[in-house]
This record gives sequence, C-alpha cells and structure tokens, in this order.
Amino acid sequence: MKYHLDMDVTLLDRLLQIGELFQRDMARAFAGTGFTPARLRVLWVLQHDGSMTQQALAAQLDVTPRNVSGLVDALEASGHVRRTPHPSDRRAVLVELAPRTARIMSRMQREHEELSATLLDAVAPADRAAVERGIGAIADRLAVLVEDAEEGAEA
Amino acid sequence: MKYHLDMDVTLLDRLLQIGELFQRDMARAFAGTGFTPARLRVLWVLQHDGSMTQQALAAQLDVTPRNVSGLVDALEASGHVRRTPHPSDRRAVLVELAPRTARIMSRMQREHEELSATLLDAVAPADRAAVERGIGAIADRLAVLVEDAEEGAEA
DNA sequence: CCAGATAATGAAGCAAGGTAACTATGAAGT
DNA sequence: ACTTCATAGTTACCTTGCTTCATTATCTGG
Repeated sequence: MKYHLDMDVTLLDRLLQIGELFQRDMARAFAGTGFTPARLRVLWVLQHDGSMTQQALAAQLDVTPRNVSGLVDALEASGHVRRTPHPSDRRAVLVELAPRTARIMSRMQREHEELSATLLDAVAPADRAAVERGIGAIADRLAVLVEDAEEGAEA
Repeated sequence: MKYHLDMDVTLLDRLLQIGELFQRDMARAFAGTGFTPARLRVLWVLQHDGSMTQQALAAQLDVTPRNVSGLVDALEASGHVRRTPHPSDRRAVLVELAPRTARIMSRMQREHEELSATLLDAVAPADRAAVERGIGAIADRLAVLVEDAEEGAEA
C-alpha cells in the first residue's frame, strides 16, 4: 500500500525500495530494545574493530567526539558497553563491548549472512553471477558519483 | 574511509552500501534547501497523486496526521505548498503543490531517471537483463519477508 | 618545565519526527 | 431535533541525533 508499482519502475526505484524496506525492518526489529541506529553503528564498529577510544570511534563514525560521549553514555547505562581506563593515556578511555552484547552482535552478523543468502536465493540461478557482478558495479559507480558530488560541493 | 570492503562482502553488504550512499547523496543535495526526507516524501506524493487532505497524506505516508501538520506547516512557510479549504468539508484542508515546486519535482523526476540509466550503464551489457530481473526479484522477496516480520510482530 | 595540543565531558540548543490529549466539525440513529 | 460517535487538525510535549562553546585533565615537545 505504499509502493506505486504501476508504471515505469526504474532500476533506481527498485534499489530505493530495497533501501526503504531495510530501514523499516531495522526499525521494527529494534523497536523497544533501546538500540537506535546511531548506537547500533557504535556497537557495530566495536564488534568489527575491537575496543578503541572515543576519539577513534568518532573518526570511524564520522561524528563529533562530543556525540560519541552521549552515545557511549546511553550504551553504558544499558550495559552494552564498558568504559575502561586507557593503559597508557590517562586522559582517554577505552570503550569495549560487553561479552553479552558481543554475542548479540555475532548473532546479528549471522542473521545478516542468512538474509543475504535468502535474497540471493530469490534470484533465478542462471542470473545469480550476473546479479552479484552487476550490484557490485552499481555500488562502485554510485560511490564514485557520490564522492565526486561531495568534492564538487566543497568547492 | 567508511566502508570496510576487506573480506567477505555479501550481496546484502553491497545493497546496504547502496542505500547508505543514496542517503548521503540526498542529504548533501538538499542540505540548506530546507528539503528534508519527510518533506520530500510529502511533495512526492502530492506530485504523484495531486492535491489531497492531510488525512489522506498521512495514510499515504504512513505517519500520524499530527506529523503531516508539521510537515505541511514547514512546506507552506517556504511556499512549496498551499492549504486551501476543502470544498465540502469545513474541517478539512486540501494541500496542493505550488506550481514552481511542481516544476522542481518534475526536474527531480528527470534526474532520477537519468541516474537510473547511469547506474545501469555501469553494468556489463551482457548482465543488464539479469540484473534488472534479479533486483526485482530481490525487492519482491524482501518485501514479503518484511511484511511477514511485521505481521509476526503484531501477534 | 611550561606552552600548546589532545581526550573527554558539562551546558545549552536546534531540527526532525513522534505520541497523546484537545477542539471543531460532520454524519448517523433514534 | 438531538445525542452519539467518528473524523480533521492542531496545541503541548518528548526523544533522538547532532552541533557549538567552554572546562578539566592529561600528554608532549621545545
């Protein structure tokens, strides 16, 4: 009841639809858990790259350090993350995932891979290789276009 | 500097990357114009389906009527939209696109189609048909999965 | 050893988007 | 006619994510 698939559906329409569906599903899956998108990104980076200082987190997430403070505050209050003193720099803290949360993230990673397989399974076998190549090519092309646009906007 | 494309990049990773790139580009393109995603969706629906009441807009956009009020407030203040009295219901107002904004939306539609063509152009010619079929199949499968999940969550 | 950079936080604020409770109007049944 | 109920919008308030500016504590290089 939300997609007007009547006429002229472009490739881009479909890709946007996919993006929107992902967002909707994320929002539903984490509703009421206290996991917001920004907080999930923090957890994701910690899972992927291990403990790090808030400065490093800010750089990875491309947000201000002040912001990371707030996000880590929330995650620490809910027990998903711990602040431990940095071994060699008493100004800094190391943010690390709580073991329980690390397990949650691993499970999410697994579900992520399963979903990927399920989606590929929806594609006709003869088309799969082409789809994987094609989506990669589209992502790369789009990355270049967006980067160029951003550089142009700075000037 | 934000995508870790090192190992094990799944199809889903690529699709998520594409979604994120779109969002980034949208955010950049409309920064400073007062067009936010929610407001753009309002304009899009008005362009596509013509003038309607705020209730109808709320239903189309799947947001609360209150929210539509705020969005229309902002769009009216910037002159992109007009509120006119409903001819037969004095409670309701009809929201209509300003002509100038309708032209802007048409231009966006054209750019949208151009971008779609550009992205398809990045795909090897021999893969194009398969990619179009495949992305359609993925979008459909994902739509079913998300809807099922939402129904399951209600129960 | 001190001048300046750096890590984190406190205080305040902004824009976007959301819900809940309220007012005004319409519609339907007796 | 009039009571009841549904509907259209809006006023008030909350949360999230993010920002800037100022402050404290610590590190580092001349």
